[in-house]
Amino acid sequence: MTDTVEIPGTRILSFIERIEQIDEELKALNEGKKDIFSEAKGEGFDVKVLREILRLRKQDQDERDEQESLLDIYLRAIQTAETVQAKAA
Amino acid sequence: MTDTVEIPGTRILSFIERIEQIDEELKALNEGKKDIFSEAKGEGFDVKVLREILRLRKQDQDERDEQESLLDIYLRAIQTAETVQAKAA
Amino acid sequence: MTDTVEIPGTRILSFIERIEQIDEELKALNEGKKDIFSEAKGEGFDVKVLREILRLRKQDQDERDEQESLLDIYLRAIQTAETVQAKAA
Amino acid sequence: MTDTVEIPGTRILSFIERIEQIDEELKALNEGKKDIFSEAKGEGFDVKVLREILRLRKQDQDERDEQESLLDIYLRAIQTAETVQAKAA
DNA sequence: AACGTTGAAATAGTTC
DNA sequence: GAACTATTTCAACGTT
Repeated sequence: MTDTVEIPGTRILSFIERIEQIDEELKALNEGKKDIFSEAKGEGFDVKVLREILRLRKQDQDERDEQESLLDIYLRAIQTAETVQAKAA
Repeated sequence: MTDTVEIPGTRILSFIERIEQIDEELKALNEGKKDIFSEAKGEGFDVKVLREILRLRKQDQDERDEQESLLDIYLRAIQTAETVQAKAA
Repeated sequence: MTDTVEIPGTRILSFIERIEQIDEELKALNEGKKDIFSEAKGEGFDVKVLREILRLRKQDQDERDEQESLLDIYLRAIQTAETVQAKAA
Repeated sequence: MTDTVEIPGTRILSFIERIEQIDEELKALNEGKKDIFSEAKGEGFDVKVLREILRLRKQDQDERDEQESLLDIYLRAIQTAETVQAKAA
């Protein structure tokens, strides 16, 4: 009789706990990242530069999907604009 | 071939240069701040204490602003109430 | 000419790749979360409410952690007091 | 008599107010920046990409001073490492 | 699907 | 040069 009330509760709890499980794993991974950066820093590497490299490589990756990034388009556009300005000067 | 040639480079460049202009002014102002602190330090004042004073005065100001926004909320609430009453009448 | 050739590229690359590996796992987990929410939604549950529950449980957990750290502080304080007493004796 | 007490107070206040004046100008400039980004966004430009361009141009500027950035050095190092790995494969 | 809002991550600046 | 603070940036979320 009361199944229609009870069961959803366990179902909800199941979703909640699955999410919480994932959140814990996310947290652990993020701490792992921190540790790696700390380790690199401890060996004298510049963490900010490492982050920059990661960003660049990620961009390259994204571009392979989209053929051409917005950044490229914008850069080419202002390149053209600057050239025009230079000639006019 | 592509639409990308349509991107108005001069417009982008204009935004970029306006921001860079502001950034330079920000930089100049921040150097001005440093100079003032140096000057104060040179006259024997404790820079850390000066910063604390600034922080406190800023807090006071923020609280005053906060109060005002609360006031706004109340005033608006009254305004709404009056409008409702007017319609009901 | 420059010292730059000395930079251990393989070491840098190792750090970079370890981070990228973690980033991929993070991405996968986040997609997993989305899937779970979608699944819940598909069964008629209100995702917004689920998020709220997660938020509340996280708050409770944080408060419990907070309490524990307070406990740590007290315990350490007692520890210190005992050490001082021991030396005085 | 009390000059040695009084005068520093006005002197301190002078420093405080000069700083606060600058802080206001900083705030105004920062709001100006926000407005420009909003304006650009309103015209359909991607603010994040604009930020990226600003970052790149700033980097270029910095590099002109330092001849070669750490980023370049690291990139060359991992380039070498990757080449070695590729050959070994 | 654009918008502002929020909360977390990163950066810069300051202090010790 | 390491930790802490404050500001800035970024991504996710809900809203319209």
